[in-house]
Amino acid sequence: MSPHSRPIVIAIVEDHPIVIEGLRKILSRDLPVQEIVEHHTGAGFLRYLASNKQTLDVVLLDITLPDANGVELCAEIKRLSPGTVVLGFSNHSDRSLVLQLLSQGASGYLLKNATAAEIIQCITEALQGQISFSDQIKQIIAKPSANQLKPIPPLTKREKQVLRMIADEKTSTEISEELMVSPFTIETHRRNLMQKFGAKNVVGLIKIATELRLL
Amino acid sequence: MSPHSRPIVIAIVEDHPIVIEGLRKILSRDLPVQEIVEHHTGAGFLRYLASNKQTLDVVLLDITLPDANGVELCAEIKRLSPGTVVLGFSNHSDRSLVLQLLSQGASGYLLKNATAAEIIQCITEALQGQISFSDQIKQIIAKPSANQLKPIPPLTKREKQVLRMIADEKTSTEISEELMVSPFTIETHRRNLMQKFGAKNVVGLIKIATELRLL
DNA sequence: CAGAATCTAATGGAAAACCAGTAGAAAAAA
DNA sequence: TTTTTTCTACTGGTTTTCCATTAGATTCTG
Repeated sequence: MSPHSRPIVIAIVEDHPIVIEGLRKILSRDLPVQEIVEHHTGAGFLRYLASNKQTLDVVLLDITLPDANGVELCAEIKRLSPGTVVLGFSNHSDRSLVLQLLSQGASGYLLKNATAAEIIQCITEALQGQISFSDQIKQIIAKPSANQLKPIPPLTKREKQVLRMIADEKTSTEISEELMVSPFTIETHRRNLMQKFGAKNVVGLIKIATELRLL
Repeated sequence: MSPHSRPIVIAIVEDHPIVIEGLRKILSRDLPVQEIVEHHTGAGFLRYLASNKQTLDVVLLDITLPDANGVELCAEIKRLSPGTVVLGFSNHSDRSLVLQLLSQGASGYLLKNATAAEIIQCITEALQGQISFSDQIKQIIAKPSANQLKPIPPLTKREKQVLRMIADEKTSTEISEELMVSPFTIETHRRNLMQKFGAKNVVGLIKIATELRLL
């Protein structure tokens, strides 16, 4: 498993041609690579992986592919080929996303703005069995800054429904009529929502819900 | 001005090392380049431009730099060096953003997922004096989907300031105290803002402002 | 089935937002 | 220097949101 024991095989799963070119250059220059495989879709890569489990050492996995969810794809890769090292690779510096990916068996995470040195180091460390991150990600993991620490509060079905209607600029009365319940009920939902989100008023509610992509 | 009259000088203003590597490779392979300059910050590039207006043919400008607003940077570039062709280059496929950039003198716009061929074609066409886009952007420009058509209402300085404070969950009274004016004044600003945005209440205000990236 | 979670509803009151209009002072643009 | 825009401020409202708390009914789950 040592990175110098034999030339390594790397897969790039990524749909940005420029990024692929850049990675190819850096990897072939600074690592003892035997082969660099590239795939532009999750589905295509999984097909490839099925018949190449034995030989593939590392995957650089863009977690925002057009055809697949990165986290699920990672899980699938590790299920098919537990020996392959998966490194997340994306623009999103989302703490929870990184942790989700790790929980699915990834060995690390690189931001796309990482330097060549960071990428090489990350791959090398991951091949040695370590968990490894690019510098910015290290900071985000270590020091969870305010806006990244907030866990997604668990909302009930009704609350999600009401939240969406609030976001549609409806008043509590309008919502209550549409849902055929008392306006008091909606007021209660509204307050519970704000409490769960830690918002001071609707403005905070909408902002946070937007951030968490709940709308 | 013909692209084949002489080797061209290209600047890449971009902070992702991998993307820079990829671009360098593609550009030097497929275009008659004399020189590829790279800058990682808007400020640094402007300093370079000041003493190299004459020679610089094209700028590939990442509009999401850490230190600068892409649209304003574009305007500044065209002011300093009207002869330099500016091409926007980013992940954002925002119709209004593209149009804003064009209105500031840009000659085109490329998405980062563009192929090598698209990039080369775009640069070539732009050098010939045309406006040019990568394929996905062409579609977005041509077929403005509902949510991308709304024009940015012109806000006054004070209105922007108040809008930001509303988005910070502050009440009119709090804002009025902070700005040392009457709460009535803030109420008026608030109403004018909603009117300009065509919003029914603050919720709409915040949603639209978020969409338009005014926060 | 029993306990937990969710949805429902209410009281009663305070604060904030929203509405329509008016209008003077200050600053910016023509 | 006019003209226009922006910022300011007010009257006198109505509507809506926000707060604290309680509690029955229903639905889900161990």
